[in-house]
Amino acid sequence: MAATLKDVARRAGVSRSAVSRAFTDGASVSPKMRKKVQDAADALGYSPNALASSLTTGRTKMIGLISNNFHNPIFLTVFDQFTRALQERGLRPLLVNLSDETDPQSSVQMMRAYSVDGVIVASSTLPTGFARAFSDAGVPVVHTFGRYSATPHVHVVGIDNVECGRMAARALMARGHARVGFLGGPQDATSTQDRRKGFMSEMAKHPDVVATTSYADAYSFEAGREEMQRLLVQTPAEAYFCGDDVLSIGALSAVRDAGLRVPDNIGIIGLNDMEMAGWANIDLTTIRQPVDQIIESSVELMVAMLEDTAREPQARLFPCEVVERGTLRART
Amino acid sequence: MAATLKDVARRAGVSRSAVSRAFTDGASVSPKMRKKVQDAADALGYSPNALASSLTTGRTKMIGLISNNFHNPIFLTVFDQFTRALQERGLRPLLVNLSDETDPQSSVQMMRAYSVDGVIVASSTLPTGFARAFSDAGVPVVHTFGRYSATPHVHVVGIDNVECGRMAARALMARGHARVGFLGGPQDATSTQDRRKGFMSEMAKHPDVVATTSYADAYSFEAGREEMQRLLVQTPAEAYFCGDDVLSIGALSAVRDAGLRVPDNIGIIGLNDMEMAGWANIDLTTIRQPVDQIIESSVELMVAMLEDTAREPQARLFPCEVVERGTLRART
DNA sequence: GTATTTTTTGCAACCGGTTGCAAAATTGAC
DNA sequence: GTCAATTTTGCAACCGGTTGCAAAAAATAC
Repeated sequence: MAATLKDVARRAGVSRSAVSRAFTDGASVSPKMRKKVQDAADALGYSPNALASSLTTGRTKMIGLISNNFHNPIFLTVFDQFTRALQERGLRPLLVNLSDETDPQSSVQMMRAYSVDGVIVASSTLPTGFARAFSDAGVPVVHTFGRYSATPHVHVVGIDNVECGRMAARALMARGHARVGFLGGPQDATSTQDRRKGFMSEMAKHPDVVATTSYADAYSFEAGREEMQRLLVQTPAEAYFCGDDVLSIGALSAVRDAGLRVPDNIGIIGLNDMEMAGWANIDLTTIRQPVDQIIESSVELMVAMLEDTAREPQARLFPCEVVERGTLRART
Repeated sequence: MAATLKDVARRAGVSRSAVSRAFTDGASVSPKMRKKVQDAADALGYSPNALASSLTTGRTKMIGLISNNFHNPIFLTVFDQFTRALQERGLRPLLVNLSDETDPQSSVQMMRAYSVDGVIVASSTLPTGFARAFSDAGVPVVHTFGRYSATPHVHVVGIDNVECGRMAARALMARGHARVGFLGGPQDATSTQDRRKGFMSEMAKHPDVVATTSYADAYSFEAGREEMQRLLVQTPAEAYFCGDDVLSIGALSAVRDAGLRVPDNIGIIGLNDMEMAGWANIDLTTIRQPVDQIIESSVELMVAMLEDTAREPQARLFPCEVVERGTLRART
């Protein structure tokens, strides 16, 4: 059906190599030849088959984009930015939804079957070993939103979750709260663990303040709402650091449903600063994560790896900042 | 680096065809042979190259998933469901973000370069010609959320936007409003046009009621907010049918910022019933679109086309229903 | 046991491209 | 114009698989 290189060669009366070269820039072709081939190709509506050429060149220009956070609205932004950044560089994202299974091996196998040039793992909840399985298999990998390590085994781009935990604690302490809580995401997520660690390490400086911990099942509205409901039947803290914005919004909803006022009765600080956090009916005080930079940097790193696979794994961390809105009371 | 079929053949001491067959189910291979090949493959960590085989089989099992609505939170659900539904059937989504350019030809060319087996266009804002460019190029295509037509040129799965417009108008009329407005999405989007058409056709039955029209630039929070702000400085209507939920939420935000109360001063009904619409702090009355069914049906249709390309284009429409929440006053 | 049918296997060509190498065509020097 | 240096072109092998066909092996019939 579709025209192939051979068809073009025949019509232009030249060899197949000539056609191939005419479509490769930098190749040795005379202008006349290029013109002749171009005309024949146009007449036939030919466009080269990227996958066939990948067989010999060893590059598909496809990048596996793997995630499991399809319920957190911030990930729409994440996908938007990733797809744009990749497309700008002539790369195509092959999307993998890991919601069900999270066995690295079958993902690795699938990515290899499709000969992707590299893989971007975009998740703050997967274990570090997940991304590592790709590098072990020789597939260039960047773990965006992954866990920081001084000696990383794969490239990691994201934020310092421990430091964010400390920032949140400091923000709450600046308000003079006497009882605070950490309401984290899934307990086994590295981001949850690190944020809690930072939070608690800062709280350790305030031995007079009670700091409790609880976890939501997922980074989702419903999970945040349910966990907060559970907390409200006991004696809740005065203010919470929620593991993430969407969790915060769920928690907010539970607090207001219970007839309590934010921030007077209960204060909340989130993390991410997703678009919605700024919406008037939400107005969430939160810690801003520079998603744009993180993604841009991830893709840059990926491109660099495609040229030079052997570079040492590095961790790129971006600074966060508190965005003051309406869910924490004024500083004392 | 990675083991190939030839390596496996050599190690197992059999022909390359034998290896190929061992990895193809339904092929003529003895159990002994299969075992022998399997062992060699395991030892070498071999997994077949899907793209190489696509050269001869003509199938890549990749499906182009094209969208341009990366700012509407409902699309996160859409991507989640599409990726899952495709993966369940052994298909892989190659994601295309059309935010920048919307020229069909370059997309068609790209999809052909990657030999996708089919393309799903998921957008309610693209012109009908967009999806058609793929079918003209011989690529199976399903236009999800596309415009209904009695004689469609491509497969369309979605809702009857005209009927939804009517439903919205009836909902507002049931409240006895005297001045109502249509606050649509982008003016050139087919969904906007159809929803307005239905809305106005129903309003024509109420010649005593004033019905105005205005448009937001995009299906986004900010666009809805800005347009509502513009409307508020003039004499606003008593209630609005907003083109979409996220637009509604933006409009809601503008209304409340202006010190007006919803639904007492201004009522709003949206369309989609995305997850957020049910969140306590939003509580949007809206028209529910059965996204799950639409997507499941789209993928089913795609799979059917892969088996039998020649089927007549059909339109599959799913019924919508009004979900009553807090942004429209009680019926009179 | 042999003859016949059925199943399994390997050969070789092919899918749609790329690329090293040598031959052919250009270019430039004189 | 001739001859050497340079550029352009085509040949043929290869990338990693699949598949029609015929030969080999196994199963079945007698």
